[in-house]
Amino acid sequence: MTGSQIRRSMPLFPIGTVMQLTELTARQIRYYEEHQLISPARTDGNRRLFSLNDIDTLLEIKDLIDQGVNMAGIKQIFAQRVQKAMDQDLQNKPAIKAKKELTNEDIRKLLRKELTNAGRFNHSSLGGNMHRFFH
DNA sequence: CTTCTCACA
DNA sequence: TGTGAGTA
Repeated sequence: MTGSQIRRSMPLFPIGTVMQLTELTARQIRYYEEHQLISPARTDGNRRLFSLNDIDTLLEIKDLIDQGVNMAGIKQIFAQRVQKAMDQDLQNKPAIKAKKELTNEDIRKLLRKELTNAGRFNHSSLGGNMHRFFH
């Protein structure tokens, strides 16, 4: 039950492979890392190694980009997801486990779960503000 | 050859 | 975001 998760978070491929799988440029991939949307491991000579989780997070980001959502919007959506994930976590783990802190992996898992569900409705993350910007 | 960081005639 | 420079 944890083995698969370990595998999904295992650092495997270099940026070149990720570029082909996601159709994102190296520039973009690094940029999203700067904005903490992904956290690739590093190896040898400081080279990035992405996990399967990184890959599909990137694919989700790609979808959002293709739908016209900008970085600010994506960051908002993810932040919103993290928030909901944390709230949900607090509900499932009341006082007894209240001491437990969420690890980055926990957040990434919850993040993916949320993305899968909410990936349906139209996300104009900036909501009505988006209209103002283009008004 | 691939990837990295940094910077912008 | 692109892209070229100079490395590792």
